[in-house]
Amino acid sequence: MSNSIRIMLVDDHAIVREGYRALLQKQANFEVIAEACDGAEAYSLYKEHRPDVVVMDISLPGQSGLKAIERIRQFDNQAKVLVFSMHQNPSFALQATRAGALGYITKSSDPEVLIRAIVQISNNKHTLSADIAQALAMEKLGQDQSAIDELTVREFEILRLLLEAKSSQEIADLLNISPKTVANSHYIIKKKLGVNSDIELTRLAIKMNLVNLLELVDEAT
Amino acid sequence: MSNSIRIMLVDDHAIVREGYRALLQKQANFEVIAEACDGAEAYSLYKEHRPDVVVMDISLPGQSGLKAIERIRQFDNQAKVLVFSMHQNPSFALQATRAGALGYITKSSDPEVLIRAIVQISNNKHTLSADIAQALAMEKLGQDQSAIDELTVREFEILRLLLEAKSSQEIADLLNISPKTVANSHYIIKKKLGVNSDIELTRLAIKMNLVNLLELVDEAT
DNA sequence: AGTATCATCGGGCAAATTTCCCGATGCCTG
DNA sequence: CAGGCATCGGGAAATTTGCCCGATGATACT
Repeated sequence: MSNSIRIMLVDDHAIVREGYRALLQKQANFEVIAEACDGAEAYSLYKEHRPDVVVMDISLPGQSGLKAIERIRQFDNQAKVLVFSMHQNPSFALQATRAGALGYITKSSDPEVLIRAIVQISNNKHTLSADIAQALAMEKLGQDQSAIDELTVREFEILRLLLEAKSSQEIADLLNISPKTVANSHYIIKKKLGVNSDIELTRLAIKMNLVNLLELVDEAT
Repeated sequence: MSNSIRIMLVDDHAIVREGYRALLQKQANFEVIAEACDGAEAYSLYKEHRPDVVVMDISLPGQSGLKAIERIRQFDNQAKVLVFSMHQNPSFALQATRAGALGYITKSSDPEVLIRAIVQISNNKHTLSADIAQALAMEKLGQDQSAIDELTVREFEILRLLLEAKSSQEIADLLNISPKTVANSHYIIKKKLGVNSDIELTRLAIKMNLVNLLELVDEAT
């Protein structure tokens, strides 16, 4: 345990990587031995260098961050990965730990938190930054995706149509009901899902995969 | 012109800032004399230190970076601001230059690009990173995105906040204007973009890449 | 200097929508 | 058949939207 900690950095932004490296190198017992800019490179460099700790941003182009963790862990189930992400959402932390990460801290954390986290991780200890830990705890209490299941069939149907940016009148015509009923349902849906605006509603729907993003991106409107 | 370039960094992520600083300090003639984590701090520190160049991430929490640029430029119309953003969308670059930034480069750029850009900026030369320059050129040809560019700086700023599902009141507080003005802008934005509802607005914004989907999947609350 | 233009800010106010409550109906299911 | 729920929509107050307006200040043009 007295030797220096050999670190691999994974981040798609060269400048950011460069910055961390400078920061970490200042630490006497840290040694950055490799850098990767995407998941594939991370995997092959891991095999080549066997770093003690991998510090990884999971928002890599191509979504490959989480998958990279899985592949690395599959190759070496002792691999110690610290996810270092800008996302404050605990579900990212959840996904990351599911994929096999030992720790998750946000970029908003103080530099010392990162330093400490790396030491922790190298000793095989779990690490979450305070904000994430709190958010996760909150989520345990609060309701999650299952809110969708509170919707009745009809409400769900109306929600789908609303998300296609159809007007109350159009939906009413489609379903042979009064626009007033559509408006009422619209209200009930927002209430059940706990959102205050249609923008929030749309974002939530995207989160819950109710909207096909590919379809959305190249539609005529 | 032979003296060192005095730089102020603005970024809400402490670790990232720390990293840049380490990186820039390695440059013999660079000197990081101040750091700010939000727009308000950026403004007051600018007045205090009068740096030669401001390197700023515009995706700051709350009071956006764009407004900070405007305020700084109003205080000192010779202020040299380099925007350093993760957004590859040229609309962001356009809005930034409208707000008074001299340059715009993305975080995906090589470290040397940042270094060179800072030197360029300090000599009062415009600077765009290659990817943005190309995207902007493309946009000149295609008409597609042009609707967004009809928006004024302020409108764009408000749109950004609206898309984060903030209420009129929250935005008003953030920008120190009346909720009524926010509501009016909201209306004008929808009109300029030719949409009839907030759901349509959100979809359009996603199409135009104004919403970072990864971030969206995340998002506290 | 003088004028036109434009961005920003917000008041006013009618029209529309949202929010919430309600009752009516039909359909299951115990 | 009684009680529970899903569906449908009316009513009415509260709020928002849609569109108008004028005021201000900065910029550009002449």
